[in-house]
Amino acid sequence: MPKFVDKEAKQLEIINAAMKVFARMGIVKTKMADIAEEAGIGKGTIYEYFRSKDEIFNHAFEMFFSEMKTVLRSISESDDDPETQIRQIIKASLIDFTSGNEEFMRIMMDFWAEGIRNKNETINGMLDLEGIYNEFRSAIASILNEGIRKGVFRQVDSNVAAATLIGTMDGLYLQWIVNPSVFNFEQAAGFLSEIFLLGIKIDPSQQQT
Amino acid sequence: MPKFVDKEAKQLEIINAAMKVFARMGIVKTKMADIAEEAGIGKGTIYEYFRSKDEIFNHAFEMFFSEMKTVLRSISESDDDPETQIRQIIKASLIDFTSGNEEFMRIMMDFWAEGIRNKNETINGMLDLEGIYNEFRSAIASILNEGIRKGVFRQVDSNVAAATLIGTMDGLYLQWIVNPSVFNFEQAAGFLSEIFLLGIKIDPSQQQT
DNA sequence: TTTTATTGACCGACCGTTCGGTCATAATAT
DNA sequence: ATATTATGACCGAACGGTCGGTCAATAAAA
Repeated sequence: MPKFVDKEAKQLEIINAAMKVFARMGIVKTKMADIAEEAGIGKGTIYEYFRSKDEIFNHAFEMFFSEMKTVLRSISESDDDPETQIRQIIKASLIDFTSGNEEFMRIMMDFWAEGIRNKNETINGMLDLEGIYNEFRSAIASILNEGIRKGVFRQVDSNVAAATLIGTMDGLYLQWIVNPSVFNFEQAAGFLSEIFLLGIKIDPSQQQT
Repeated sequence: MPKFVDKEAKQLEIINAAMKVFARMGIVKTKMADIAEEAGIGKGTIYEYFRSKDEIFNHAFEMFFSEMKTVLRSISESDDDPETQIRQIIKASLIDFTSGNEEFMRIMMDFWAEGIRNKNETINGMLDLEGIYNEFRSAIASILNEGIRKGVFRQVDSNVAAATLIGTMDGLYLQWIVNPSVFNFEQAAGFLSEIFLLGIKIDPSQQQT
C-alpha cells in the first residue's frame, strides 16, 4: 500500500490549513494549535507530518512561490517579442495574481518580511528569498538582453534594469498593503508598464545613452 | 532632590543602544536584556524610562524616519526645478542615506517588516508606516504636479507616479538587502533617475498619452 | 491481538515585566 | 566639617504567561 501518497495528501491539507490561518492572523502570530484546529486534527498529529513549525513554514513558502515561478517561466519561454513579454510579466505579477485578492498580497508581504528577518541566521536554506529573486531577476534580464540584441531596447545594464522592475513591483505591493485606499493598483500597474518601457525602449528621434 | 538626571538624555542613550542591537541581531530577536547590556544598565532600569518594549520600539521607529522626513521636506521646499528635485530625492533616499551603511538599510527593512506585521492589530498608532508613506507620497506628488503645471512633465496621475517612484526605491532596498552582490546600488539609483524621468518628461518629438 | 495513527494534557524553555531592596548622592542637621 | 537623613536611580531575581514540542494513553485498523 503506497502509504506515502496519503502522507503527501495529508501534508498538503495541513499546509492549506496553515495558509488559511496565515492569511487570517499573520504568519508569526499563528500557533501550532491554530493550524491543527483549522485542519480539524490534533496538535500532535501535525508532528507526524512535519518535524517543526519551521518546516511547515518552509513548505508553505515554497508552494506559495512555485506558481509564480511557473507563470514567469512560461512567459519568458514564449515566442512573444520582448516588449510584450515585459508587459505580460508586469500584468501577471501585479494584476493576475492579486486582483480582488488582498489575502494573497498580505501573505506575500508576510513571507517577505519573514524572509528578511530570518535572512542571516537561518540554517540550511530555509526561506530562500535570495534564490527567488535571483531566478526572477535573471529571467527578466534575459528578456531585456534579447530586446537589446534585437535593437528594441537601449543598452541598459539588464541586471540593474531587471532589479529595478522587480523592485518597483514589490514596492507597489508594499504601499498597497500599508494603505490600499490611496491609489488604484491596476492603474499603477499600467503606469509602470508604460513608464518602464518608455524608459528603456529606443526612441529613434532621441539618441542618448 | 538627588542628582538631577536628564530623563530625555537617558532615554536617548537607551534608544541608541537598542538601535545598535537591532542592527546586530534584528528587531524581533532583540531582548530587553540585550538592550540593557548594550546600554550598560540593568534590565529593570529600562522600565524607569519606558513603559514597555513596544514603547522603545516605537520611539526608535519615529527617530529613524524623522531625519528622512526632514531631508525630504527641505528638498521639496527648495526653489529648484521639479526635475532637479526628483533627482535630489532619489539621490538622497538611495545614496546619501545608505552609502557604505548597510546597517542602516538592514534596520530599515526590519522596521518595514515589523510595520507590516503589526499593521492591522496594533493599538493606537504605533508604527505609523501608513502616515510615513502618505507624507512621502504627497510630497513627491506635489513636485510632480508642479512639473505638470509647468509643462515639463506629462499629465500623469501624480499620486500613482509618486507611489511608483517610492515603490521602486523600497524595492531596490529590498533586493539589495537580500542579495547585495548582484547589482551595484549607486548604478541602480542612477538608472532609476534616468528611466523615471524619461518616462514622465515631455518629449516634444513624441506625443503620446 | 498486534500494529498503527491520533490525540491533547503536559513539560519546560523563553522572555517581558515587576518589585523589594540597595546604594550613591544630595539635603539637612549638628 | 561631620553626621544624619531622604531620595530615587538602579538592579536582577523571581513571576507569570506563552507556545513549540513530547509522549503516554486511546482509538482505529489490520
